[in-house]
Amino acid sequence: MPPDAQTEPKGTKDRILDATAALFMRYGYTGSGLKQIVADANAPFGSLYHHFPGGKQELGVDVIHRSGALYGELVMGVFDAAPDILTGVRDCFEGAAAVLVATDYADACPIETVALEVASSNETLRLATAEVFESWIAAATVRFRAAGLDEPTARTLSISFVNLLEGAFILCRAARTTEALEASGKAAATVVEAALRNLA
Amino acid sequence: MPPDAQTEPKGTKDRILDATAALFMRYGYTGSGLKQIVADANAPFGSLYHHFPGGKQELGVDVIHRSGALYGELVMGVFDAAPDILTGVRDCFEGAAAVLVATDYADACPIETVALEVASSNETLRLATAEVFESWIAAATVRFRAAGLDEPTARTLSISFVNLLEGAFILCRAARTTEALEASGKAAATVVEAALRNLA
DNA sequence: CGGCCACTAGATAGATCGCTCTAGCGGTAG
DNA sequence: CTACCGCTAGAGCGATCTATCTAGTGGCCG
Repeated sequence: MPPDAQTEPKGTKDRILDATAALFMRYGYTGSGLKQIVADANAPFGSLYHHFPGGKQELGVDVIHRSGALYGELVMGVFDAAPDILTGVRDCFEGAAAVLVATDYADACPIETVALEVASSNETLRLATAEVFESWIAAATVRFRAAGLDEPTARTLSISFVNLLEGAFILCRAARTTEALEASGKAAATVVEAALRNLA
Repeated sequence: MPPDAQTEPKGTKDRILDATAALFMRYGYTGSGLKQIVADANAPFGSLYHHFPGGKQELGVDVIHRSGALYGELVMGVFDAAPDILTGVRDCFEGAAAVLVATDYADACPIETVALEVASSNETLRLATAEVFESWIAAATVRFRAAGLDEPTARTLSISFVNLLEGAFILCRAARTTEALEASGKAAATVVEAALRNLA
């Protein structure tokens, strides 16, 4: 594909994926109707089942993987741009808070609402969300290992990082405040500092 | 009503509230149909709109407040039963993990799925969830203050505690593992220890 | 007893759900 | 040209959603 591919008009399939991702973030899986998806995507209904013969579930799996990978890269990009790992952690929470405010508390984690909805009702989608979370944990673990921490510590730290982010999103969106993200940011910094101090 | 009312067979309204709470936990707000609620509650459909004239939304508000208060008391009960606050924090995460395993990863937080679903779609329900979270934070803040911490530190710690719990629930239910709750428990213990150390 | 009220009971309306179906368009190959 | 195929286009199906409506029941009070 050419390097300026993103300036060309997007195909129907991509528009459907984008629209679904946006709706999932705000209204979840059950709350997003196929009719509204194709309307938002400016796509005919028939195209949906042409590109996703498996219906809503197949579309859901694709969106979970796509949005999950994208969001993971976004967060890890912030991580890697920082001069040190502690600053990187702090920047992630600050950046998340900024996005939340800018989008009127709509754009948080692209898959957390869906993950909770399907955890006890749809095994296929549950697995997809589990894979995404695991990929994020793995990506973060690599960073913490690079900072000199051993594998189990790095993994535990990575999981706590994700937990603090996801949990804060819930409280922030409910209260329409960034207070929870700020608290999580401080907590994350504290646990990372403690782990680094144990190195010395 | 007699003092032993809770041993008598529950009324229709209570059965509806209980059934709805159970369904909300597993399938969320949108995923729980009124037909299934009355079926699970062994209640006639007409009774639902007699006891909750405001329909699904009024039922939702009541369930959020009721389940929220109940769960807050449950967690704070674990907190208070511990010899010290650090043990109390650890016990909460261990207890949550035990419940999760015992219920096949279904019973986590009674309102988190609903909170995410309604955050951008139903202002009335969003406010109800925000009130519940705030009541939990306030209850935890009282405990941390009692341990000698100042108000802002106690509040930040309380929010982080809730964040770590809620975030871990997402990952645990997605992965069907208690690993995330264990990581959150360690992180919570670390931040509480750090705060207490700053006292001395 | 008759009248009232809280509650039970469920049929049904009207909208929306996910999904299937057929028809048609536009570019390419033979 | 015709034949084909990927894709667009949307009508319409049965099921299910929330909500309303009427009717019936049982206990309490005058």
